[in-house]
Amino acid sequence: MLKIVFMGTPDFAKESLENIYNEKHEILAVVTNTDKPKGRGMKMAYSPVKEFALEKGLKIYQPEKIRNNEKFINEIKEMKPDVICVVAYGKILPKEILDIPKLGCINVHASLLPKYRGAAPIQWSIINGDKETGVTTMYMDEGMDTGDMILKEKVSINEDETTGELWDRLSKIGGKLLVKTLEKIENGKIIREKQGDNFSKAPLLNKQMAQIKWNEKTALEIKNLIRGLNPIMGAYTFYKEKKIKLWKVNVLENKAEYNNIENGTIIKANSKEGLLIKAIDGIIEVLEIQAENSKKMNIYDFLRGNKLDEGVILN
RNA sequence: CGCGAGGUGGAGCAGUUGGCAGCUCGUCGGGCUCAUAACCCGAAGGUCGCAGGUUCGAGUCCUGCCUUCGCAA
Repeated sequence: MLKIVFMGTPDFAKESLENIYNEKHEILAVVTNTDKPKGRGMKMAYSPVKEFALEKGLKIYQPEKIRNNEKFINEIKEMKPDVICVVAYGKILPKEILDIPKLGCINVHASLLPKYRGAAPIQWSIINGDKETGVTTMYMDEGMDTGDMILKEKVSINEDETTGELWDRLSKIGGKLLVKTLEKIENGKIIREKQGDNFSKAPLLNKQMAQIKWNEKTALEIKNLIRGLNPIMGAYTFYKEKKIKLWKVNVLENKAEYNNIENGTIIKANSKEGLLIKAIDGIIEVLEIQAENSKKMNIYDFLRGNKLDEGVILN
């Protein structure tokens, strides 16, 4: 049994916390990001990690800032944790905290390091059309996901999988991998592996990249973008000045008759054939769509009430 | 009181300056076809979110309430 301080915020982290909680480790404290106004009406919402901690009666800390926060740092010190587990916490830990636990700070990261260091590894693995990804546990150091690696687990990404689906799978795997990692730490059987210099980064996504560029991306790249941004923001395009989001699409082979049509043109739009859009090297068949101020709908429902003119070019 | 959109047959929507409640689809019955997410004919199905008000007349205008959703974090 290890004495653990857990730091994390979203559901991805909650899964890890739940796993170690069930392993009977002693959870000295749970640190999670501050409550933020959320949703319609901007009501304060608790993070999934906080919800879990409340339910289990664990001690909760939500410091505004942790750097130079002596009071907080001292409290952690006094707990004398064996390890600190950090999973998607949302803040960068200063060296002062990294040095506290005698067995080190452990992080769970949703990629096969050193690939995709940074905030959005899952999203990028799908946007880039990778066939596999995974979860890595590591010792933390002061860099961004640069510490020595401990355990890895690979998973394959299937063709139509969305970020949301992969996110769920990886959070479960992350939880189990963290448990295994802690076992090894407890038994002193850790093998550290350096990451090396051959790394890549997975920076935060921004709004700009969510717009579909019909003239720059291949049909497959567009599909990957759409599933990579599902359900985070949704990839969008404009139909007559109105924003529409595409949530799910298929790629169909191009037909010679469409060769001279501009990319982004609506080829078909009716409730029998669905919605087909010309892309550089193929045809995008839209399966799930969302109009402004409306919710997601399957394309056939959508087209019954919303007319899209064929020949209009999306941009 | 963060910003914004809506609640109309089973689904998705339209309804113009108030004047018989419609469209696309589905459902049911019938027909046509080698065949179909095809086509043709016919039918059922709505107290237009709730309550009040204005009016000869309200889905439409006014007031209050309930409720669903989108953005943003």
